[in-house]
Amino acid sequence: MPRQLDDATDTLLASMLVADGRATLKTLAEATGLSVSAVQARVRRLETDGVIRGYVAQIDPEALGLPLAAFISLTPLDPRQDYEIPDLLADFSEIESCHSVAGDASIVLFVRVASPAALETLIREVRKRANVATRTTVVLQTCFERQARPPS
Amino acid sequence: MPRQLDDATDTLLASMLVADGRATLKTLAEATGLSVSAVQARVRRLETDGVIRGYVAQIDPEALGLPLAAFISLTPLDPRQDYEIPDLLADFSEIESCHSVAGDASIVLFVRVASPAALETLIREVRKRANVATRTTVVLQTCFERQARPPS
DNA sequence: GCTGAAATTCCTCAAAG
DNA sequence: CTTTGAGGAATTTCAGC
Repeated sequence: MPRQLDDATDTLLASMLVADGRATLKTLAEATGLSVSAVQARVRRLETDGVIRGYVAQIDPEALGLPLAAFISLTPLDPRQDYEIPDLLADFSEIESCHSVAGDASIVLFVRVASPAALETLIREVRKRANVATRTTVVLQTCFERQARPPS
Repeated sequence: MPRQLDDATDTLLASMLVADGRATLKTLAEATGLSVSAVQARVRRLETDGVIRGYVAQIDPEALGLPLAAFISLTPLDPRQDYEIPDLLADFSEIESCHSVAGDASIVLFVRVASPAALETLIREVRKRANVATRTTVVLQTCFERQARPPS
């Protein structure tokens, strides 16, 4: 159960680290008006409390050879196994996110693949593995994509 | 036009930086068997070539006060302005991603908000701003969510 | 909680092979 | 690409408030 952000200082730290995950303690200290040590202690606490889950490099999907993205909606053929589906899909590296949803489908996946052929292969394997019907929406263009930011 | 990843070493570097965006050059050097200087040059090249777009901290959305996520599908009421829609939506900080898609809708958004009431407000504003009909799918649970990784 | 300072590690750049 | 070295910068740790 993750905490809320305590105060304005933590919120500022989180904002800055979302904008630049490699911001130095010195930079953060200057922005907050605290000492480097104090900032370090706060950031450490945000990390151990799970507010900051980690730091990642954002890689261009095309450079990875994954230029094609798609949403795949899943409808279980056997509703009894509904809750097991995410576990069955965790191995597929092509799946970037897996959301259980309220709506026509039970689950919505966001996937990245190398080609239309790879998408077809993935869809078939997901159907078989999870025993689901699928409905796929191909992404034509990603207009923008960004990290959730603290609401000012 | 972003380059492909050149070789196995660049792929390994990218993988490691996706797993830990704060990995030190020394760590990367040990994993690749290269010198720190060589790794530094490679990472720099990946950055300037746009393969590495940046580094970000991943923040727990709940800690930010944004526990509710949803997909919103947009259908333009006036198809002539189709291509302008993403620009009109860029200011909404609640919108995490905006994809143009092939399917029933023209555009699919992924959004994070504080509450059902905030979701309703957002939907109304999106409709008005972009002159679209909307179809919203509420996320009940995010089973997993991860960065695209280089396919082994 | 915070500060400040010392000790350590890391980054950056250059030179030379 | 490698190694080396030097200078600066960042991180860590710890004493003290």
